[in-house]
Amino acid sequence: MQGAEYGDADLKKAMANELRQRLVEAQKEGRPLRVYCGYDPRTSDLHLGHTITMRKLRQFQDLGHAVTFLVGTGTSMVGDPSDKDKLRAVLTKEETEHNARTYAEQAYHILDREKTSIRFNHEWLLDLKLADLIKLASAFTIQQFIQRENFKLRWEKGDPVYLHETFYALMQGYDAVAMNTDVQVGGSDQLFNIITAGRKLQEAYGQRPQIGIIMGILPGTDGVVRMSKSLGNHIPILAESGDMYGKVMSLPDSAMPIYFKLVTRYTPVQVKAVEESLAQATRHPRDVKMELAREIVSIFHSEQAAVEAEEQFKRVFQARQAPEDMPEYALQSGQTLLDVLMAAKLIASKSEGRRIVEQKGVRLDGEVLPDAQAVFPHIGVLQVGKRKFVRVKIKDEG
RNA sequence: GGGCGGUUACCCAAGUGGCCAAAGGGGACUGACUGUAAAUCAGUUGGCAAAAGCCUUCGGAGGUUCGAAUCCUUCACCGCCCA
Repeated sequence: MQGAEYGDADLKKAMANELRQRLVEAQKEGRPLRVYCGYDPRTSDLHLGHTITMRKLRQFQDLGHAVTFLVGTGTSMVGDPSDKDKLRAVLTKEETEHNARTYAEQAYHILDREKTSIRFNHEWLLDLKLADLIKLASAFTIQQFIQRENFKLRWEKGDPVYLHETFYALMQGYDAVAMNTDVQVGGSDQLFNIITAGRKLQEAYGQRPQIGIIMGILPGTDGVVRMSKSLGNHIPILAESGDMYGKVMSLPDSAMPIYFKLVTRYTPVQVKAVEESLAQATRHPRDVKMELAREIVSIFHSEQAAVEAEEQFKRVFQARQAPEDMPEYALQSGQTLLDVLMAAKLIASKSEGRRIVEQKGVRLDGEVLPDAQAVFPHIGVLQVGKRKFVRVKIKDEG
């Protein structure tokens, strides 16, 4: 179970045992295991952090089990109230279904399209009656919830803990009941929802409790805090190849091992080899990171795209040359440098433009341009900072 | 229902009449350096302006004052505690 992370050796052992047993049973019954993982449809795009559980699902698929990609259309109504600045996005059915399709498309970079069934948990959650809810709730004590670390911390800090946040676990637990699942995969933040809520409710409904497979959490591009779109440290699955490559390269060295472990297709043996080469400094960390970036781009784009992204990266950041493709801007006569920067959308305001020019951040064909106010000198490649390039041309040309 | 507190720039957060376009941190941006868009170091971080300066911003509206993020009135939203 590469990448599994229970934070508790006993639990890990228990889960491994149960999984083994369940596999034997299922084989006797001649059925595949029912495996699922849920995804919140409120954010529009998935990122590398989501792919960890998908990769695990994929392994089950490859072994012939029945995998469900569950879209949390019902649970998303509760959501995580820690995003207070966001409006309660009440998504229409059309919007959620649209998101779900987009999701699935993104997920198929990892999952096998033919073998994945997509379900929406509003199908069963929104039909629950009050009496059902009471039954669900009666399987738990307030104490169990107060014990949870994230509630506990907030409680102690005097921060609010909303009643409906407790529903989230119940709803997620009921998913397992509704689908009568054998295995649920999730991140370690889902430990309670999977192990406590899911298993308890299944027992309450006379089902065999599911086995939880708890995966490690991927840190974001800062290398420390978990990857999340709202923290802005994410690498979207849909990022274009050059951007994806660059984002991986911007990871701190310390994050490389966990990325190899959780995101790549490498086997445990290969991961170990990489870790050792880093620990013993037998390979240059930059080369290792480039290998990582290449692998990740290959997963979501292609080998070809990865090679191209790497060439581009070398060219722009190592050799400090202009990229081959860049946007173009048609120069109009009499425009100052500031006008051009503004019109080509390289800066957000003129003040910002002045500042950057003062800081020697603007170059034309490699020469620093010192005066924001001067008339634009000649056509060529205009560069702002290290990453922004525009080819400035005469108006009618091309 | 009662008591108390809060709403400040991209985010967190200080500021309780003038020295406030507003401390500090994070993030972001620029430069130097290099192994890279990492790390480190330096700088920048509301808008307009060449500049002096002007304008907009401290939840909304109104008021007091020569002068308000700071005081008053009112509205909205949020939170904690007690019941």
